[in-house]
Amino acid sequence: MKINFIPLDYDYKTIGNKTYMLIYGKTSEGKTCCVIDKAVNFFYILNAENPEKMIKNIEKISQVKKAEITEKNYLEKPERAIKVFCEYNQMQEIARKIELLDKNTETRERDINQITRYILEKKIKPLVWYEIEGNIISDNELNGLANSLDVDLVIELEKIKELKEQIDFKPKILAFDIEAEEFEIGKGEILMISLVSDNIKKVLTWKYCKKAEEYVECFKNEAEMIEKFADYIKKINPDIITGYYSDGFDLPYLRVRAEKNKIDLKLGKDGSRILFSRGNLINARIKGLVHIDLLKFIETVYSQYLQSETLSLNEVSKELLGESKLEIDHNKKSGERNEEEWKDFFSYNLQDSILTYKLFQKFWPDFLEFAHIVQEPLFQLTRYGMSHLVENYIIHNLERFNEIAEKRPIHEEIAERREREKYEGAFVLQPSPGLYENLAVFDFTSYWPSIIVTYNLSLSTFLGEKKQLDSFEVPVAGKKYYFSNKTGFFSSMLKEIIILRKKYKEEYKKDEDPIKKARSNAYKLLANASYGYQGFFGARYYCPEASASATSISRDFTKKIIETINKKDYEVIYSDTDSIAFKLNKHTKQEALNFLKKLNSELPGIMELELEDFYKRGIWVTKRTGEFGAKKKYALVNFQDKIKIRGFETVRRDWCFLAREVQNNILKMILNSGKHEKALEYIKEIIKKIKQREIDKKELIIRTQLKKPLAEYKSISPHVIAAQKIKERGEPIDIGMLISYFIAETQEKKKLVREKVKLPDEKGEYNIDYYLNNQILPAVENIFQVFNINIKEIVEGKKQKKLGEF
DNA sequence: GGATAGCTGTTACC
DNA sequence: ACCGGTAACAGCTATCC
Repeated sequence: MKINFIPLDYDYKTIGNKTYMLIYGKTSEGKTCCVIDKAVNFFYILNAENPEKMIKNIEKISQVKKAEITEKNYLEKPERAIKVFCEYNQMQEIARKIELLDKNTETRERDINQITRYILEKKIKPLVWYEIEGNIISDNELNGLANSLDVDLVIELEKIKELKEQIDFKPKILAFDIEAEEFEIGKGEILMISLVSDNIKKVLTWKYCKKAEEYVECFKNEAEMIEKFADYIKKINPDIITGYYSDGFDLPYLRVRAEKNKIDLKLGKDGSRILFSRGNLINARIKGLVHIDLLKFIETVYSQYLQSETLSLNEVSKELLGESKLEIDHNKKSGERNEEEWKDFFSYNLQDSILTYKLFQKFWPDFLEFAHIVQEPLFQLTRYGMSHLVENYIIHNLERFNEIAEKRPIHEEIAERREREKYEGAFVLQPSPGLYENLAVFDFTSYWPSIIVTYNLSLSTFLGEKKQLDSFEVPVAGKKYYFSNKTGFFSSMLKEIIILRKKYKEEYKKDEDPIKKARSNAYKLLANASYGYQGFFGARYYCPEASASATSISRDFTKKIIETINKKDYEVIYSDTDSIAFKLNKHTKQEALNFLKKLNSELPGIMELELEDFYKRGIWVTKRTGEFGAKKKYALVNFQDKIKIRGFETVRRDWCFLAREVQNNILKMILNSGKHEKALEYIKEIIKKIKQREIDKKELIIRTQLKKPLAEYKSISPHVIAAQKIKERGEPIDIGMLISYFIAETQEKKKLVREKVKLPDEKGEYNIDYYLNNQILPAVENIFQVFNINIKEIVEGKKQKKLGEF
């Protein structure tokens, strides 16, 4: 039979002694389908002294299916490699035996997992439509496999062809969220579970059942509720199940409670349980049903574009959907809630799933495009960090270069790499503090990728520290690194990525299709991460020499451009890595643009400078100590009156809201008018209010993230004390939490700030001295210093003046 | 016991 | 541990006299 099929999830099983792939997906008629195919697996042997002879010995090893010589490249060099075919589960043992045959040989690609290998070889890529021909598998074939799978159709693959006309695919989504009595995994009962899918909104519960809303379904106990939850999943039969931090909370919690209630929670389409990975970062996999935890993907791919100060469901929803979580009192135990409060609790629980569902829809184009570009299945893809995304992109594109993949570093290598000294990074120009008018900012487009491409910087093109034929040198830290003139695959791929990014960005400009935006964005992220990837200890294509060369070249370029700009009677004020801010002086904007063109005509390769914007005004301040200008701190206003603030306390979440707000207002006043008088009146007013205790405590809460376990802190800072206090109350403390506190007045004179820490709901008055001298004044004094105004003297100084008068 | 250099820790910029 | 280095800054800690 012939069907149109789109793969969603990949699995493999050993039946008899053969490995079979199980590709779960959908047909164009909306049926769930599992395509069965024999798996492919092999690895390579390099450096064999006599490959022909060695093949004979390899073929004697039991379980080796076939060994052949292939002409491949390994790190650009031609190799006569031996390709050894075997079952995936035999591979490590066979590879070890082969290594014993000849100690000079090395194995490669035995660290490519079965799913990736299959996608590479059979080209059945995730989320791409195929026309598939094959036979329906009968119940008595393959150990009754077909019978054990909970899908509409099980087909053994015979022929496959990518559909020329791809069909729009909208997966069926089920979002869910649980509420439990206790925060600690499995400690308390699960009180309710909400589910949201197309036309379905449900809250399942058992603890409180009086007069609930229509969407609430009540059961006699926790066990029945959990069972019904599993039933609903089966009945709704979604393609994807999604939650927010469901890897780390909802599913682990469900597992423990199911075990406690002696329920076998078999949600996998092959009848398997939820599979939890071991290790630090737990993930929860359900075979045949793609589980996506939105939080993980947002962290790696989206957080850099978000303004939100935390990645909580509430803040992310507010920013991306314009909707919030509902509010309830989390401190109450079940028994303490009245009817109204239970109702609120149910709608709170439902709202979480609604938000998760909507966020999923928002991110769907990104999932889809990353899957197409990186060619890895959704489950894996959504959990990858940036390095994995880059690396998998590379692996799935090596074939065009006939390259054998480099191996993943082993434990010792990683340890060694992590100990390497840092290489010198980018150049940052120390600004002269001041208020400047009429500025322009130029920056290099995709600076790191364009340097890597233009100068061919990568592991396979790195030739060492000695001059060689057809090479060029890069000076790094008193040494010279040589790279090949012949373009390597890393640079080639990166160049393609940059070109594709440009293409889809322009297409998106013409037609604002979210898919095009997602595609352009995926390429952009891959390009930007490729520089960091080469310096990352876990990378297959780790090459700190390439990274160090890239930064060395970057410093040269930036400094040279600065020099050229200054020579033309412009005046460079500031520069950080790839951007240069300068005064136009007597030049017009058009002249600056012409100048930009000229600069570009002299740049090599794909390197390019562009106008970031023209600015009406900009302010740079001194460092807190010393009279030098502070780097990475400035504020600009463009000719559309849009303000851009970088580095100032305004944008730092570990300062109290008042300090941030006041500084923000002052920067705005100064940038908009070019004068300080209004700002000075304003700050005097604020200071007066603080002294008269007219400030709401809410404005004075300081929030700092807890980045490691409490016990590991060598230095006990205020937020550690605050966290201890929370712990003493019996409330949960978790790494990554934002700890809120304020600094209070104390009875006795206490020296350390931490001795004055109080939690937001603790009784106590705010410490006037602290908020004045450690929050508000530090946030504004450097700004006034630009106008030669010493704000501290003005605040305290009136007394001094009076003293002086006598 | 106070001053302070240096360290730890967080958060930003690019 | 899960892409890199540069930088500002607070507040603690060790060390000095």
